[in-house]
Amino acid sequence: MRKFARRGIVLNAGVREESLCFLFEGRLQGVDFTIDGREVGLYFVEPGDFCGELGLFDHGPQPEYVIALTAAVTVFIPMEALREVMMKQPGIVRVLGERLAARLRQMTRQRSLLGLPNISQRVCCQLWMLIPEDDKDGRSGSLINNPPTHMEIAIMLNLSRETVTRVFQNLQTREIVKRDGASCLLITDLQTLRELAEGKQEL
Amino acid sequence: MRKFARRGIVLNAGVREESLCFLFEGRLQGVDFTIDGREVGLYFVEPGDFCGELGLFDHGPQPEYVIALTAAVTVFIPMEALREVMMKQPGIVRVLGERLAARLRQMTRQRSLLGLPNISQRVCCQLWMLIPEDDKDGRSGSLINNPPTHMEIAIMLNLSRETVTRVFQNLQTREIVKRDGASCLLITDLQTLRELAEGKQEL
DNA sequence: CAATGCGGGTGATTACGGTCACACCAGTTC
DNA sequence: GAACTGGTGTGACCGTAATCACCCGCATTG
Repeated sequence: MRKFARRGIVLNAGVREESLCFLFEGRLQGVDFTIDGREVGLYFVEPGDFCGELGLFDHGPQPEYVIALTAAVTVFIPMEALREVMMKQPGIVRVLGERLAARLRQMTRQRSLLGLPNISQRVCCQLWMLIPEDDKDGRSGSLINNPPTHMEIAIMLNLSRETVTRVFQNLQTREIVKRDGASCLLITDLQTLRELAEGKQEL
Repeated sequence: MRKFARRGIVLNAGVREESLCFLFEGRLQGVDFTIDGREVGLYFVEPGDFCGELGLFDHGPQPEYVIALTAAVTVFIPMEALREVMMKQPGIVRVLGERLAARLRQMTRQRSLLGLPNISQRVCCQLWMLIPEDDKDGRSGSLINNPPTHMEIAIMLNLSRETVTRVFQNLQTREIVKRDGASCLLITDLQTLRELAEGKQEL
């Protein structure tokens, strides 16, 4: 078990991380850097997910950094042990395979997001993906705890921090979202957010 | 075994493709569509690769279309049979897992590309990735057969077709690449292309 | 307490790539 | 040979998001 402070480096890029990281609490972000040093956001990791599992399959190095966006509680599982269990227990292989497949689907969706020409829609989609599944069809609002900063969202969407801020300003004045202190984001109008994300409404 | 003409749909998005597609000849492209109907290019498939393997792991639907960019020769392998073999032969699982991992790495690299603020660099990187590994360190040029069209490159890079054309024009006048008929692209100056891709040189 | 740093908010300016509108050319197809 | 079609080449124009330069407020730190 390992705890991380905000900004802590959970997994290092380039090295062969010999363990898999299971997230209990908090939020992580997979990030890469372009040749010229820009940060690129790849995916978010939510509690219950794990990351760093790539090496399990191909023995290669961890391709990207994983950073703690909030204080985080993780469990590290040594790969060697896991590989042995994988041999014996086909169920484990299945779960890990599914996980890998899920990540691929997630990255595909994220990539499609970047194709959207309308910037507000992009932000709304990303916001929508941050909402817990259970809340999505609910009538009442949803609460996102310790939401990513504007910057962290920006790098996910190939936008500048300022642009994300402006979209959020917009969403706030239209009372679709609401800040509740520093570490809480309240989605008050799920319905409208969804329609913005789907492009049925313009911001 | 199945053959496809240029533009043929190899795999359909949304449906549960119950087979895996192994590519012998030609080039395929994974494409998705944004909510507003724009094409988004996800990856290229080169001979020797396969695609459509996601369902093997999670029984989910194929997330994206796969299109034949050139006339293509493929072999379809029914998943059911493959799953059975997987159970018995752990070697097969390993190979498929590695394949999945490789695709994830590929998509990560591709995503990083999109972070590049310099458009020419983006195109050059993409071009560089199209060059066969064996040619990359060679002194002599490299030949890309049936290269993707400008449009097909554009959707990979979130650019417009015109922008890609302009970059290519630039590369041609600087004699870094050369068209050889309609279906051949000759990379004459590998060294410079590499430096452009790495950002060590401006176009 | 001051000092510092980080995250958010905002205006002015501007470069740059998208869009549109063409023209051109080489294959096909009839 | 005419008529199409798909891919490429190019100019003009324009909108928009990046950039830069600030501000504020809050939490943390010594």
